[in-house]
Parts: sequence; structure tokens; C-alpha cells
Amino acid sequence: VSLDHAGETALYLQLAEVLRQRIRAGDLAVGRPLPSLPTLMQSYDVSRGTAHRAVQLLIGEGTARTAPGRGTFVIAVPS
Amino acid sequence: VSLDHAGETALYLQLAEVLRQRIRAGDLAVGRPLPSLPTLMQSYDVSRGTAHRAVQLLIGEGTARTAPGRGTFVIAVPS
DNA sequence: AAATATTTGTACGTATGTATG
DNA sequence: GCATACATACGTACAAATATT
Repeated sequence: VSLDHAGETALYLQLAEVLRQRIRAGDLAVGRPLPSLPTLMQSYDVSRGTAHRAVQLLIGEGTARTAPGRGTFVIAVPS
Repeated sequence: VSLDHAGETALYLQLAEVLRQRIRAGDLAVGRPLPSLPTLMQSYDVSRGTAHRAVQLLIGEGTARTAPGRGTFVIAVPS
């Protein structure tokens, strides 16, 4: 699953939606950590700031929660 | 030997080169540990991440090797 | 044997500067 | 001018491995 770097939709929105889909599909399960920012950066070819912004969306939606120094964990399946 | 915090060259690149020079000069001898990350942070006024990144460059070049929990040791003199 | 300290690795959050559309 | 994106750098925190007391 790759992002459209030339598209009209912001990368951080694309990445957030990809992550939501992976959670819905069970690829990223509740209680498990999201891929780290460095991993997201590599996997989707985005910068730290962009990866961070996407994850912050999920946190704002109540889908994930950050444990400082440990990671960001899935806490709910997004609708 | 101080780093140019306002310069154009990235700090981690400057620090890596300073360490290479110290190894070439024999100040940091083969078989001896590099300064620890906290020491590098203090000595050169950089953050942990910056110090770590510089050391990783030396490791990638085959100049140093990490012994987990003990330190990072000089294993070769860089060209 | 156990608690403490040191060192590394990893990760997050934030800020600044620069470039592009 | 503003939003987006990247690179760099800071500070902080937790875990694992090792060393010390």
C-alpha cells in the first residue's frame, strides 16, 4: 500500500486513512503498537513530521494513544 | 575542538569528522572505547540523537563497533 | 543475590530553517 | 502569503545489556 505523492490529498491524510484501514483489517490489532515514526517514514516515504501528523489524527479520534518512551498503541477500531 | 552550531554543515557530520580526526591522531586509540553518548553530549554541546547519529556513521564505516551495555569501541583507523 | 549505575538503542514531542506549489 | 513537506536538532523517557557495589 503506497501513498500518492503527486496527488491532491495531503500525505498525512492519506497515511492516516491507510493506518485506519490496517486497523480495521486487523493487521494492526487493538492493544498492539502502531509502527514507529521511523518505520512509517521508511514504509511510506514520508518525513517525520508527516508521519507524526497522521498518527496525531488517530490519537485525536480516540483510535490510538501514546505511551511516552514506549510507542503509540491501538486502543479502538475506527468506524 | 568545538562544533559550528551556526554553520552550514550538519552537526552530526561535523561531530563524526571530529571523532575520525581524534582516532587518526591516536587520541582515541584502536581497542579503546569512544566517549559515551552523555560525554559526547556534554563535550560538544549536542543532543543525544545527534551524538548517536555521528557514532552510527563511524559504525557504518567500520571504524567502531558497539558492545551492548559496555560502550562503543574503536576497531580501525579511518582513512 | 540484589540493588544500583552506566551505556546503548529506540521512541516520542517539539522547534527551526528551507523549499515548493 | 499560506499550507505542505522535508531535514536537522533539541529534550525527554523507557527498555535492555552490562558492570559495579
